[in-house]
Amino acid sequence: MSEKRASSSSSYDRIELGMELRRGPWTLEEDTLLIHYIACHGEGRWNLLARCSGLRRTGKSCRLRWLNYLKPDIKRGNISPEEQLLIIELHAKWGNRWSRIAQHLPGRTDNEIKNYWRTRVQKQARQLKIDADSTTFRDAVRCYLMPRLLERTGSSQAAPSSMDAVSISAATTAAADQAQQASLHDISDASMRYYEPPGPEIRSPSSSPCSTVLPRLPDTVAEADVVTFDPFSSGYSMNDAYDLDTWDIALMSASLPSYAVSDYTVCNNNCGRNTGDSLWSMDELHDMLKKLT
DNA sequence: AAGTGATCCAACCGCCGAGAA
DNA sequence: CTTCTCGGCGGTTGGATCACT
Repeated sequence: MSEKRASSSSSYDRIELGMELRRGPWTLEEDTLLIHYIACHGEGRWNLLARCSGLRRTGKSCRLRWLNYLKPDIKRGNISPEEQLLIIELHAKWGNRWSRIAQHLPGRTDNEIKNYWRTRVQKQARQLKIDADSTTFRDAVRCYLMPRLLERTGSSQAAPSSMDAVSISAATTAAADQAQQASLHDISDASMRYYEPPGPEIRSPSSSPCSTVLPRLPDTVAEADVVTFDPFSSGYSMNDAYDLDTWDIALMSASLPSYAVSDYTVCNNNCGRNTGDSLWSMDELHDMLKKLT
């Protein structure tokens, strides 16, 4: 990674003892040092870790780097539609409690969810000239988003012609993801055979419509004739009838058929930059808002 | 090819609460 | 009770990258 933030200010801060503290982007050596230390001593006691590991970083910085980037079980790639739905619903319930929301999305960090909300969801709301936290926006999402998801997940099953591409896409990205996950686990292995940093070098470009790795259903589910999914009568209730405290992405994934992100990008025609995982088109959502108001 | 604006996201900052001294 | 340290959280920043002209 390039020296991003370090270039805007000094890479070093002087502290009282005269020891220089590094700031800015982490280097390969620092990542290696941190991973190796945690592999040997475990997480936690971050200030002690910072002092004893040889890293010239604050404990906070070490913690952040580990939790948001280096931790092996971190899921990378675009936010899946199920995750988007969960984020929207949980945000409606809890507001900006990112860490709490992140607890319901395994592998996702609070930072990532926060970034997603600010860059994607708020952008959509901004373009609609409504507040993302408003009930109007939530109603639009509830009335529009869920049926759309149903429609598209249903169509991916009902359209064999598109399934080949779907399967190939999913298989390809899944393989890439597995390779990436493997490298993440390798670097956290105490043996430290080699180190390959996670990052843009081995990530699919975020702009790629095929960069999201989508969950695959168990064969028994995928082979079912009909997958029923009613957001208003099943566990997906958008009302508070369903206890969100026990609601997590695993439940959603188990109820949904597999699908391809490419199915969604076709509707994402109003964004200057195709992020590949937007769930709604602005025109359609705008129409829905008109009906609601 | 070059310029420009939009977008993404890693990293930093400040605040707060819990627990120890 | 007060002070200090630490970990955690949410908000913000700014360089890199991308899309468009």
